[in-house]
Amino acid sequence: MPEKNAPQKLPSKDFSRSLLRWYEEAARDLPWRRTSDPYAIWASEIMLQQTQVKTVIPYFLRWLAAFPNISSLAGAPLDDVLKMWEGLGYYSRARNMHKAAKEIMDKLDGRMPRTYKGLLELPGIGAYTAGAVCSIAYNQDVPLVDANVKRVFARILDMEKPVEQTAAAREIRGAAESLIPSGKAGLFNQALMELGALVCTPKNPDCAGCPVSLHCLALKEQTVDSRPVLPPKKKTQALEVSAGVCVRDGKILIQKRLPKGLMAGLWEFPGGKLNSGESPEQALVREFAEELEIDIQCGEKITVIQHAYTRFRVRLHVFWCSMKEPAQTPALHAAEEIRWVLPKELDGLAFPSADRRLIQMLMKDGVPV
DNA sequence: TTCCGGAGTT
DNA sequence: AACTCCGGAA
Repeated sequence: MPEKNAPQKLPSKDFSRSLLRWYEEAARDLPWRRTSDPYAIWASEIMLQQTQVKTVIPYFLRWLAAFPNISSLAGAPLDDVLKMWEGLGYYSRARNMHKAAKEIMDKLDGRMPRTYKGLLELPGIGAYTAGAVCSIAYNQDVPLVDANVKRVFARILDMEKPVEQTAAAREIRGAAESLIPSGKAGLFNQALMELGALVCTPKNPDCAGCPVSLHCLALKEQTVDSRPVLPPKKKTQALEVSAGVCVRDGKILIQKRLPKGLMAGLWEFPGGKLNSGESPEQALVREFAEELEIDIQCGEKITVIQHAYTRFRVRLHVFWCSMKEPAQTPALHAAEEIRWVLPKELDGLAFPSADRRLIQMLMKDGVPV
């Protein structure tokens, strides 16, 4: 009887059997697959981060010849270690390994930690490397999720969420763990990664030659090409911005943005980004001085408007303000045009949506004379 | 030559 | 989520 509240649909046991059968034949013969020395496995996994197999092979062999064990690595001068790494890039990997080797000698009696948790404590070892050493070197039933494995499961499970999301990551880790054939985690994990590297590739996957195609939901649904789903967006940047509603004789000062760039040609309330360490009020006074060459008196805060748009999350601090010397004529530096308008005229002009929301608020609450 | 994506750690 | 920093693409 199937579990009533099974957390998800998982492939059957046959998935793992088919995968392992395929791996026996298809596995590439790589130097680090001929050893179970945790130190060598560790070194290979670190080198393989961000680096292609064919590049790593000669480095791996040289490295083991130069530093055959943890003690020799720990005892070597950092300069020699870096020299041995020369050309591999990401030199903090080498620095971290050296540091970790010294920690192992100093605090751990010269023995690699035997547990996942213990491995995580070492510099440069995260979830991936700890899982690799535990499963491949110690054959503990620990899952291993790298980019290959993520891609494989995004397709096998036909996942609609980007694999970057923590919920998706948990799901993948859960699937990877529950499919481990007891006592064979090392082979199983390597088989998953090999499948991702040789068959279930990012582009043009060889579904016809895939040993687990019968279990692949994405293949069934014909969504292989859109799995994994790409992350929703790039990283968004938080921006703190001030804007001033400058009033004179019942009219409001607005400016038209330059015809090029972001939100070109739209009208807006003058203001600008906060410099580091600056208060919203200080920024507002500075921006009016820089962009319009007028001295303002910053008044009461009207509101804070939050607005998100492509790549940015803006917090707009809005203040009432007035010119210290009402006779001043604003200069044009960051704008194409400025205008004094009655509140009711605002409706007929084009504003960015954050400013538009502010206008709605002003119309509701009224503008001081 | 610059730009952007990648894959792991923190 | 931010950071690293390389290497292939543009």
